[in-house]
Amino acid sequence: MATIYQVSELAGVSLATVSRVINNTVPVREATRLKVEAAMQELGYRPNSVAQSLASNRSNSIGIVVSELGGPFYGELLSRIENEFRAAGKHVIIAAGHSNADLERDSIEFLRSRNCDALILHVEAVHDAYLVELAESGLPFVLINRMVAGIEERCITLDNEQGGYLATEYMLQQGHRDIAYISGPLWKHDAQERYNGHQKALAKFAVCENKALFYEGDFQETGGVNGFNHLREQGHAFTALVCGNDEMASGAITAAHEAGLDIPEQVAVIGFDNINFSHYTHPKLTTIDYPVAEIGQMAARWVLKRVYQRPIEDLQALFIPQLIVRDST
Amino acid sequence: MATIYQVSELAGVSLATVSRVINNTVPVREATRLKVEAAMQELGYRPNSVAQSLASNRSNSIGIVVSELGGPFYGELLSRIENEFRAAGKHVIIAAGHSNADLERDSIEFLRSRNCDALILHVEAVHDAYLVELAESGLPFVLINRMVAGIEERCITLDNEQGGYLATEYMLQQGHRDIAYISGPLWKHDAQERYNGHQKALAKFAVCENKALFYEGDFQETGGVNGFNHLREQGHAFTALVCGNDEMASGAITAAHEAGLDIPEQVAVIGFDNINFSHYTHPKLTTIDYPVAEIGQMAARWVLKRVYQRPIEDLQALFIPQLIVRDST
DNA sequence: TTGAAAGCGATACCAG
DNA sequence: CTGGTATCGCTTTCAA
Repeated sequence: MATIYQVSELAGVSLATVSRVINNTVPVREATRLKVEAAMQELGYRPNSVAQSLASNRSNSIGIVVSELGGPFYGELLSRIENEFRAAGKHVIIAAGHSNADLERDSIEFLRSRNCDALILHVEAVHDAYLVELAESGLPFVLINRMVAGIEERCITLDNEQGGYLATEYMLQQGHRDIAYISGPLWKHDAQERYNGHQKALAKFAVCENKALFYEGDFQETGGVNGFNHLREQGHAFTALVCGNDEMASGAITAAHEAGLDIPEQVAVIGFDNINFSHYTHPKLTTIDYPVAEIGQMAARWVLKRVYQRPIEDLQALFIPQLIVRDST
Repeated sequence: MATIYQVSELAGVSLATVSRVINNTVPVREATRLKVEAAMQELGYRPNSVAQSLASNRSNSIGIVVSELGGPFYGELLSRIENEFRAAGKHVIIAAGHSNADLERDSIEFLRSRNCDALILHVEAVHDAYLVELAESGLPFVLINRMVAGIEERCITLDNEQGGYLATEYMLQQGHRDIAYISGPLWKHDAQERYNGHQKALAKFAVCENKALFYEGDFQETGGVNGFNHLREQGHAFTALVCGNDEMASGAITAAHEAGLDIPEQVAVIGFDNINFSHYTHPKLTTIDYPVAEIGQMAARWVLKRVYQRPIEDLQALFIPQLIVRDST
């Protein structure tokens, strides 16, 4: 691979000049530029990004931590982020945190040791204090789907509580009063917030929450199955079921089918997230839309603006969820 | 951030020695090592990976190109690859090729300019010749799900034809004779191979293929919907439907429901890939298992062995698909 | 507008 | 086992 030095020799200019045409930072005389470009062409020169990083103290890489690489939710998030950065000539380094505090911290350290210019974090387990410290350490990062006091300006979130509210409100408006709820793990902020929204809606409609109609799931399909069966065993009848996310709703629907129940006639079901295949279920799932693509894009833009000084205007920090009515309610 | 030089000063040793304890390459006297480690500790030293890369000519990063970042298939693939490399202290840089030749080439160039030590490619559109050239250029890479003549030793594939055969064979064994087929885009190698398998099975059972029972889809859910409707409009009755992948099978099932057909009583459906949520469908989807996790792992190990000289024994290049019977047949 | 030269923070070879 | 030093390929003052 040709080096900048060889290019400069061939073009008969100095090494510094070649650097200038590469980065087109300060003006270069047209004739010179052409000579250099011709030389680069001839040698098939491509800058060594590692050397560039070392000299400029910028790696042009952004680290991303998500809970899982798989799954429809993260897939879409990553996809959007990669797209945005790719267009800007940056690249992403991805690590999984597996919703585990140690792994999340590991991932962050790992990416940091990789000299990432910035991080985009979707972490659930690490403590707020750790994140605040991290911010103080000078590392630029944005936080997705989590609001942490003290570093609000780095948080991009969905109003999960509002989403939870919408879901249950809809059920109430449809006339349901016996509404079961399968939440995500309550130690996760979003799961708790969605559940809070549920309770708020019940209160608004003066419906008492019945603890027998609550089940704490795991945000996975099996959680929906187990939750549904558990709720049925409690003996308290319910005509509607609100789930903390689509995966669990899907599991609940499967369990309902197996119990011989009709959806939505006997039990109406609503999910949360509007993941890609929430219409694969039968019947198609009513849900709350989580604008994951927009949020991913916004996170990327945050970095572009704050870290790379790109002129970006519309930075939005709070997103509002929306009800998507399909056939399961 | 402390540099290796500061550590060497504090420890009272040479810069070279510090490097030695970091990489523990050649032996270092215990006392010296301890001094150095203490110094590193005190300064909170962490090696600058960019400088390491420049000096050692190794970036410890592996580039990956997949068609899409989202979706259950790629999610699982990436997840497994990341895991494997993470454990080895390497990191992955991911780019999307979107099944488009130009974008795929761009992605490869992009990753290459990032000085990746190796590439793992799941590319569908670029021509074989390009890949052969790429190999000749000296860039180490493995190819997933594609067999290219001339660089066989870099290919890790599933026997797609065998999978296609298995699917149709199963339908035939169940007594079906009017079997419709919805393929993926036939310009994609795997789509074509799966279809070949289908034809082989028909031939084996001496069943004539009926062109009215074939539809070329897009590997997406909508392709399944459209394909199913198209096939029905042809007027040729069929009691079984073989799909080129699970997404299309899922779409076909939805379309069948809408047409008021019972599955599997009136139409038996089988997919291909066994993606995570193929049991979200109702009824649960019978399919052909694509061992995506194993293949991802194998690709990572290939790199670990060939590029980083890790002692790895069992490199497997060809994987055999397996029939998974569920409720849709 | 261009050139010369000093780093950036490590690795690795060559002596000792 | 340890130290000195050239080197990796590029960016970035500082002068001219």
